Amino acid sequence: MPKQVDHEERRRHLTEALLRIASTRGLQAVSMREIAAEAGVSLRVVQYYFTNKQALLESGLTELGARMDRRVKQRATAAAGELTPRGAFAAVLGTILPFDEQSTLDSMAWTAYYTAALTDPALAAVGLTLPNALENYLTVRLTAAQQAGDIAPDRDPRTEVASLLALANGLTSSVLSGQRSHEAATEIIDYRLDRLFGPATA
Amino acid sequence: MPKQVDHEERRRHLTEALLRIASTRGLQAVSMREIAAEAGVSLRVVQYYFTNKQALLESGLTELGARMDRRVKQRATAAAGELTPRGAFAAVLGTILPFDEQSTLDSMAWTAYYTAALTDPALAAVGLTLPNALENYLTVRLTAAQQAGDIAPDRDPRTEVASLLALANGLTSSVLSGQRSHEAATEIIDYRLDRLFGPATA
DNA sequence: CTTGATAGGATACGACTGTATCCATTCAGG
DNA sequence: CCTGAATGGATACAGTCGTATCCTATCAAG
Repeated sequence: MPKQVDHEERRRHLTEALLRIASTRGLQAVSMREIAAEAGVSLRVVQYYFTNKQALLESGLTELGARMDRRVKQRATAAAGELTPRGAFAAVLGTILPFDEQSTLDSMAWTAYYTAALTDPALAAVGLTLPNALENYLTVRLTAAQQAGDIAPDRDPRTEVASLLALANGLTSSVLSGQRSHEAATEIIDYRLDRLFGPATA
Repeated sequence: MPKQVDHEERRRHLTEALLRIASTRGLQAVSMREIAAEAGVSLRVVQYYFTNKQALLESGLTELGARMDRRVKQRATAAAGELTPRGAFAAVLGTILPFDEQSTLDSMAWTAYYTAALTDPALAAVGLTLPNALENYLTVRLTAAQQAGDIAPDRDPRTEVASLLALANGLTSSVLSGQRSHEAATEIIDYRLDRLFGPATA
């Protein structure tokens, strides 16, 4: 056999090129040829490693989800040792918001995919996995916190979580469109968490 | 002069066809020829009444904003006579959520436009007018309510409004993607309004 | 009745799309 | 050394895109 190339690594390289285009120029600017140019390879190579444009697009969405997942875990463990319930929420919600250049780009791409998924069932299936997983995780977490007495007993954990996640998504949109700064969005999240858990503990 | 046609009415007809396509098949499915087919006219007619595809797209966004505006005012006056501050918020936020077939379609189109605006400054300029107007209106309203003693003095009106609007947007996304029902979203809004204004008055 | 602006059908243009094919190069296994 | 699978460059194909052009009706004004 010839050259022997790492297919996995090749595909990741192309997927990253795809996401770079999607996040800066939108998903409608993504074409096979554009990806090839962005990745510095020929059109044939893109075709060689992905059977379809559809496969390429799904790979992009999967990668985006993986990045988000990685970031959440990184933030969670960076807050060394055991987290307070509030700390866990601040970490997860803070990770959803665009907080640096890379996460801003990823959020843009995520938004593009989200919109595309509304009229493309194949993408919807891939794209809803992560949001649902997050909602479930946080609900379990908040229910436990309530039993431990960290939040008032009259709160409904599932509703609170749904509310906080929807808020984070809405804030992300407004940050991306320049309506609000990252700091302003973070303050709003903190403000909400204060009213759920009580003021942050030192 | 010949046939003498109502240009305004012609343009609205085409704009509505555009929005029908955008809301069911996405903005990327919108082409001059598709609009012509949807409106039941020839390609030439579409070109005749709009100089550009860009002009057509901007017209669609403007129409979408006008519809939303109409709906808010309709809801507000439907709640006959003077509204309680909470009633005004419930009306505006309830109008943002997709609550019937038409508003669901419009929300889909709105989402598509929002995403497109992230990589198209011309659309961004048109698209941010309404959200900003809403935020300002509600902030004025809530500040007055606070001075009247309707909400606790330690609340920050601007933050509360931003928070509620972001929440409504986030909930809209989750309703459109089928993660949540309209009823569930409405409950979440009510839940938040309860915690801001106190339980709904009979 | 003639004229000329208004309105629109038909068609063409060049650019770009995803996909397919043809062909050359590379190099591990026999 | 040689053979054949792995890799990828070059090019072609049939569509679709936005836009432009050509040409023909229509009908109010003179």
